Amino acid sequence: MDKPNDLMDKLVSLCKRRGFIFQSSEIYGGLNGCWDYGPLGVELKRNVKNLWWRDMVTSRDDMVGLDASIIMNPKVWEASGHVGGFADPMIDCKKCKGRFRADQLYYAVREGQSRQGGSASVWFSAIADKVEDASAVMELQLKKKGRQIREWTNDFELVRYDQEQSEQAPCPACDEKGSLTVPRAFNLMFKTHCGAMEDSSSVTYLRPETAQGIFVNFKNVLDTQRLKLPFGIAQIGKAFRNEINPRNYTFRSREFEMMEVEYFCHPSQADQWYQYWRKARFDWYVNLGLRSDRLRLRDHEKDELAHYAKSCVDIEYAFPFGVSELEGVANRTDFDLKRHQEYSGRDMSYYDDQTKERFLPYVIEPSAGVDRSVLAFLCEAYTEDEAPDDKGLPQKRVLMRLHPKLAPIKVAVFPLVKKDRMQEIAHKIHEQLKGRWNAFYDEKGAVGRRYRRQDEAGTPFCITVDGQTLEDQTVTIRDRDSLAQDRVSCDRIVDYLSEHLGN
RNA sequence: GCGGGCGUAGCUCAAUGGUAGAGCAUCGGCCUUCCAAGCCGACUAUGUGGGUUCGAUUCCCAUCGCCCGCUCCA
Repeated sequence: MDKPNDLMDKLVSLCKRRGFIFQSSEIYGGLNGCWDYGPLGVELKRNVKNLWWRDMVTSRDDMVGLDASIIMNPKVWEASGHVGGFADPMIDCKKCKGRFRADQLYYAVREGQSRQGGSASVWFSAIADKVEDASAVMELQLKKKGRQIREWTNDFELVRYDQEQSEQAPCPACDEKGSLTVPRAFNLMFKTHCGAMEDSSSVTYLRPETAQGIFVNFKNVLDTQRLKLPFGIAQIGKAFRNEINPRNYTFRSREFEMMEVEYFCHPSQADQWYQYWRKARFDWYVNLGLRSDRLRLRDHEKDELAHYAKSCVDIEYAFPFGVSELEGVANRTDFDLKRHQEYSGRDMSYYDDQTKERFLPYVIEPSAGVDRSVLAFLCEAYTEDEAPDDKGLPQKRVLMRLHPKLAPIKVAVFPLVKKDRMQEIAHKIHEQLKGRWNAFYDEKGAVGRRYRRQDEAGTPFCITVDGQTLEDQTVTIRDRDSLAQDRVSCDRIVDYLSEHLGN
């Protein structure tokens, strides 16, 4: 059995070798957290998105699509809570999950005597805008602690937060010692400027999630599409987060693509739709080939929930580098619509003319990472087995066992050798197929080598024109996974593929 | 962000303070009637920028990138 990282190394190597995924700007040394999809990768990724769109939008009556701009009015991100509280260097408490601005955190230490007579030093910390305020807060703390500590021998000196002292300093909220993290600039949004002037009035952001584009268009969609609750708005698009630490190949990238649904419903029905979507989304992955024993649903603990969510579940996949999130399904309540109503002054409510009720809908959000799905499908597909060589001896074979619906190339067409009109017939078959499927033609080198190349690309079927074709108009169709070959009449090829590719 | 490791051809890996080598892959040719065959030939590399040195791929510094651990993921 491979060690996990061996598997990732092999996958990364294959993805580069065959043209699935390249490092962004590679000739300039790359760019951390950014990746390019090559000729095979772009087909795979597009298949993932098209299947999602078909399953979530066009095959349903209760869903419509949207494509909002990436750069939006900066007020959107104030309303959503993405700017404001998160713009400054922040310190977290690992115990109570409190979060504090580093420039508002003050420390002091005092030496004293314990009741047993030994010396004692006690740290204080406080959150305050000004030193004087911090001092007052600490005096209050001192009175409390004075019950345990008898006598103080020196005045304390207030200092601003200093990283070297953070190990001894207590959390200003829960008083736990050494639980504070180092300060981090918490705003992960990419900042840019709209227009020629780069002043503060022109600051804009690249969206860190696609969801807000849907919320701010809620009324537009509602007014133009004659929709009734419950209904959903779906969007696929790029989002950007200036991650501190991109890791694990394409898993955590700074530029990435999301597939999101915001499903609007009556507040009383939110729980049942939440249950519906967590199952629907889990099954979607299973149906495209992810093994259910490598997938799991993990409910968020209360203290783990984001500020906007009432409940949230992660759909996680067991990647070689660890179990990690593919998608989150959250009950966002009416948080977003309420906030946008408040910040924009526009009415965001829905009027039900059956019940004569006016209310803000609740929102269930299945939010999936396209790149993460693609990576999961790639990890799942990577397989090593043995296949015989031309002498019948077993040789190691690498294949990508991608679901036929996901495979970048659906079928490859080969003449067995470059002789006796085989190329001509193979070309004709290729011409006939390529309008309908992504089909690939190859005549170079030994046929065994061509088969193995397609195995690494994940191509489910290879059609070979051989000597018998000339006599009875049949070809062989080879199955990627079983290596079995069916002999099929030329005029049955399309039917055969339709049946086996499932579309 | 912190600590550690690493960076040589498309891939996997050698070697060296003084000419950088192999296997596989790729391309061309010959041959080939079903699973990485053979023969001939060809292309291709010391991440980037500085420094030390007569000379640096090798030593030093910086930077970029990758991997591992911690941290983090609103």
